[in-house]
Amino acid sequence: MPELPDLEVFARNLQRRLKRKKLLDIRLLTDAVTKTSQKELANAVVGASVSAVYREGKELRFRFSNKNIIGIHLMLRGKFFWFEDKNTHSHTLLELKFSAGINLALTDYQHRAVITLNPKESTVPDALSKAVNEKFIASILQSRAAVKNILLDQHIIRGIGNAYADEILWDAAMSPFSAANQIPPAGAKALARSIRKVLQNAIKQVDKAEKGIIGGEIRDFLQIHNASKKNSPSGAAIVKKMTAGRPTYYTAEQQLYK
DNA sequence: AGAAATGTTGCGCT
DNA sequence: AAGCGCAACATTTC
Repeated sequence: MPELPDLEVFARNLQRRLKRKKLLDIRLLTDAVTKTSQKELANAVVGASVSAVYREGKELRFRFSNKNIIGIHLMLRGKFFWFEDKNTHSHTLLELKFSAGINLALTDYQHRAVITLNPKESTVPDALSKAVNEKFIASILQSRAAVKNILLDQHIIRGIGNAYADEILWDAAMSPFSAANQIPPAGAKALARSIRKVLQNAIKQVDKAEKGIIGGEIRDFLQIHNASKKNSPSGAAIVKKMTAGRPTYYTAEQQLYK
């Protein structure tokens, strides 16, 4: 599943091909997760052209010239594919046909990807927004929850997933299991810095790895959350711990605040 | 071949 | 009683 950096690059690549293209047809397959009907969707966007494709948290948004927006959350297994005349991709949930013969399919074999017409604005800051500064981070560390769980909670800060939470916490030299309210001010500062640094760098890496990418995920360059690596860049052994069915990778270089 | 992985929701346990 | 783990979703990928 793609995380924030992948999604950010997908949005840029989708926008590059779709901007100013007119939507000719939209087809919503019956097993798609949505509160919107095929008819409502078509009424809202067919005939309009794409004004922007962008990312908000882990959701991609297609904004049209008439201000209507289609939000797509890929969840675990959602994927985009370009197709020509005929869409041959299995588990298709949504088909979008644009001018100039450009067509886009959304697939998800788990049928969990969520399609939303005009998603409502959120007050929760995106991980890469300016609002995520030292002060904001300090303010969300006011509980005894493990710091990793706070980073992952989309109601607190949007966009960080399991893999990048591990990368960020290693970069900030802080154990994922630290009690948030035991982290000193310097830790909050380090965390704010690492969030930006790790995610921005990953966006560059993903973009470089595959030009025009709109699906899948690129994770070979991850330094800690990476099953093929035994040691951190500075040589410490990487430990893998399963919790809630998901792996956390970390090293003894990371300070545990308890 | 069998395990691992990925996000979210909602539930039950402590 | 806040915070955690777990199950479910279901197929692909290693």
